Amino acid sequence: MPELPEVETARRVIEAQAINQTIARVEVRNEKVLEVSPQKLWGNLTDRTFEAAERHGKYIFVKLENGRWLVLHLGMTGVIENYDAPENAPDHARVIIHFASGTHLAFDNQRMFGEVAIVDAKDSFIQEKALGPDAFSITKDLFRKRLSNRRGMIKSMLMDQQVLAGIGNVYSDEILFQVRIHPHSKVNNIAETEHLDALYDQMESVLETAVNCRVKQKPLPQHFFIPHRREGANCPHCDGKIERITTSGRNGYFCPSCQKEIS
DNA sequence: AGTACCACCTGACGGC
DNA sequence: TGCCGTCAGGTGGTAC
Repeated sequence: MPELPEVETARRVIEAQAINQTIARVEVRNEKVLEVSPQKLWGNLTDRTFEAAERHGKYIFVKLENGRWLVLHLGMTGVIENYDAPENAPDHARVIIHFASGTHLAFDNQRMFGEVAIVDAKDSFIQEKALGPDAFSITKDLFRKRLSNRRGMIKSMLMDQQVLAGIGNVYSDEILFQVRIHPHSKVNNIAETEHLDALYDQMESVLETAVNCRVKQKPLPQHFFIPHRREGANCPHCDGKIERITTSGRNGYFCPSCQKEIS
């Protein structure tokens, strides 16, 4: 489920396990995830170390000694795994970084919608993709500005990486449930009201809680929507039935008795 | 500008 | 047990 909390978890795995370790070899098991030639990947990594791991939205940027960046995107099914014994490589490891110390870092990606690239500058990459500010570090003022002069449905906007980066289908459902807003509510009916403050507060609260749970590998809290996120399940707040709803062709879920459309 | 839909690719799952 | 349709959390492009 790689949205901001899961990507942040992956970033911390890299930070804890891979920084300052000498890279002995980079193994490419499937080139489909590469947005860079294998030769360029090898040339930039082999015999060098990673200096830092950063994140913007759903992208991870690993800083290289030469000032360039290794860019990782997990796609729909990506996960970063650190392991010691070579036979413990995950099933869908597409790229594996073998460190001189004997540990390994796998870019596992079943459906291969993920992406591995090398870029010269992190900022220009973010600019080219036109990514909005990171959802976990955006200020309330900037959030308000990003929402102003927008029409459309609030769920679509939360998922739009060019408005703010990091939230996808699942966490947009969670945030809108926690703030008790119907996913099809119009942004302009929220932007100039007290709902905006509540939306921002819930967004930050949901993301912080989810990051903590994911990092510690603990289950999400009882009041969270995600564990109940399927048609006909019981709402964790009112015990009503959760319904499915389509937004721009994506299937989302909500509680019709808790989440009323704002008009 | 906003929305719907398709494509990318692999695998899991439920129904028959 | 096996076949088949459906669905899946990502982004990007198209057409309306």
